[in-house]
Amino acid sequence: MSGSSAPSAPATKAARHAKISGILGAPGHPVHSQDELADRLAEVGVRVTQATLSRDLDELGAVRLRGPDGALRYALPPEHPDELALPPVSSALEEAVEIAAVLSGLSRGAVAALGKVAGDLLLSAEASGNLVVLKTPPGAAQLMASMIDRSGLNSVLGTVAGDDTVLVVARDPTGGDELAATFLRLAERRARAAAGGQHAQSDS
Amino acid sequence: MSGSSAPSAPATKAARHAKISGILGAPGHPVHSQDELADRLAEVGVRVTQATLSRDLDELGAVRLRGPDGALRYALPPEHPDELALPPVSSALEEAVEIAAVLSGLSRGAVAALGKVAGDLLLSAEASGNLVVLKTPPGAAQLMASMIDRSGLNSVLGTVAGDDTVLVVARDPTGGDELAATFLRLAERRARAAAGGQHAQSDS
DNA sequence: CCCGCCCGTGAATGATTATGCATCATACCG
DNA sequence: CGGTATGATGCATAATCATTCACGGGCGGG
Repeated sequence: MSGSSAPSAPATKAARHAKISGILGAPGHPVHSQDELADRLAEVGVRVTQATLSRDLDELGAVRLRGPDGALRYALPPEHPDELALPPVSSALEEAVEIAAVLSGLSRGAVAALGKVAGDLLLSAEASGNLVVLKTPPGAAQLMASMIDRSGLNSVLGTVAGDDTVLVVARDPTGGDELAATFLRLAERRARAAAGGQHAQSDS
Repeated sequence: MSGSSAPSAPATKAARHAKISGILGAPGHPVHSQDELADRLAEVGVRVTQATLSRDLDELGAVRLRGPDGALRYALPPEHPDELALPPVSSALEEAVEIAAVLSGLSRGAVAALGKVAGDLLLSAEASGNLVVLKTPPGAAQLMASMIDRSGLNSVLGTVAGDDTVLVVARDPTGGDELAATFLRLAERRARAAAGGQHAQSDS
């Protein structure tokens, strides 16, 4: 309680920083805001305001990120192997792959499936002449090309995929633009659909 | 030109995330606030509000920290290519991003780097229509393609690389020859920033 | 063909953080 | 020893962000 516990540490900035590091590094009791941190420090005899903590956290290089519990919290940079794991994002890609796998044999819903994966994987689509260049996240080009092939779009002559780029050859010598537009439309329309109907909880 | 060129990327969350990753990953243009990011995205045709960006940055795991310039900025955590396959740094959006970057004259370094690499890796460059086929030593095609992507040459629509061959698609349906010549020039005169000889309109 | 569910988004707003300014303590110097 | 420079801090407030609310659109089921 209040009373008089002799301070075990000097009321210096350095000492406070050390305590902050300790608190942030200690698992099981995440700090969600600077005010909360102020309270915690008060418990160990250090009384400062939020403004000071804002500066302290700045100087310590602390960052605010979303923890596993879904709440925001403060964490220190990779000097404390404790926490600070980055909640990567999403399995959106994985899910897309999953969908692709499931539908790999189909031919009828192939276009629909293409739309679904496109929603997650298609980053851009541009044309030149009879060619369309599609950009995807790294590593997803092969999948994308595969999906296009299976879709059986007869306006597509064929595809070639690298790591993050798919080259689509249109049948019509001047059909590049139109085909590119088709892909974009497909991606946008299906994007919401994929999120809407499918197993929810894609990203985050 | 300009006016209202058709969007090259779908208006999907995935595509937007990719662009954001590219913007945050691009050096020289630190993003200091979500509003600023909104402006930046608007420049490449994506218009969303701060609220949406708050959610996006959350989902991307971006953090706000103080940069070398002393100002706060957003940054993406180093992705672990291990189990994560997402849009960390896709050269895809580099395209769009570069457009904005070029407006401030930034990608010169990348072009110069391309020239340097080309000097060692480019064995031949031939064109046909809007295509350019580049030959490299075995295994170097991916690197070469990557460098081209990063160079931000806006006369390049995209690249697809195999093991020792890179297929480059020119934006101009008849620009293959010119583009091939550009690559050859770059390879021969590495030092020279033969940045494709294009100066973007510097107004914004 | 209609209905309800769900996602993505914008607008508005509450929550949280960053910072200008003034104060106070301490170190420094002549 | 008085004066001044430097750093730290609180206070108040602007700046910025996260979240709630409501809506529109698309899909799957009946």
